[in-house]
Amino acid sequence: MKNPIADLNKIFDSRIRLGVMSMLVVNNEIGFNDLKKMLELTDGNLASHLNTLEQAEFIKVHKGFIGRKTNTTYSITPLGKQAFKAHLDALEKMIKKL
Amino acid sequence: MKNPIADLNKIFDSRIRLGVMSMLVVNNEIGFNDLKKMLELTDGNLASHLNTLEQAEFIKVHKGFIGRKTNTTYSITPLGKQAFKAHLDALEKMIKKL
DNA sequence: TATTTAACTTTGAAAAACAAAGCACTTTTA
DNA sequence: TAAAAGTGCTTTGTTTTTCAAAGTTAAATA
Repeated sequence: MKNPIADLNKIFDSRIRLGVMSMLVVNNEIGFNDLKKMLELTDGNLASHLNTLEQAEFIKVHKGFIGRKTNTTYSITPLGKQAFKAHLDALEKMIKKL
Repeated sequence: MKNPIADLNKIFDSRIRLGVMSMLVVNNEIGFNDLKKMLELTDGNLASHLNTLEQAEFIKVHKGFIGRKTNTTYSITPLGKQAFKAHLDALEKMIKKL
């Protein structure tokens, strides 16, 4: 038998980052405010988790405008998609014995 | 849409506690040392996570002997089984849209 | 002009994770 | 028989992570 948790990605230990990724897998672009409302977070908290995901190059930011008002949206990268899938596979393998 | 992470159990945010539970779901009794080796943890770290799970009444301790040598094992409780299952269901629901 | 909204950054506090050491006891080994 | 090693912790202290709150810049709205 081998260590069942070794293949889990540390970045996805956080429920919030997990939530962000799960939303971005199905919506190819989501705004900062939508994420904030959906996950019920403060600005700072969300921003810092998004930053962690961005550092890992799992998500990408798009700074745009609606009229002349700033509008920031996020999308998942190919690397992010792959890492998230690998994490889910590891999770599944861990519990499939059930 | 509703908050996708609201139904995740905070206790299972930890990869280690997740690993312990996943092992206890399939083996109805596991020793301290087996858990330690399998999850590659220090004594103190494992003991404290086991303590968290015990406080939540998700696992139960059995202090016994092998011959006259102490032997401590752990097993999952019905409550633990239920909570773990609920967590997995929440996880699945979160990512099933995929 | 004053307030509000967007999307942060910074600050600081609280919580969690973790390794290392200590401990009481027993068994094994030299 | 003395020393070493194993079991299963607890304690201590450090590092890491998480978060909320406040501050910020710029634009929109009342």
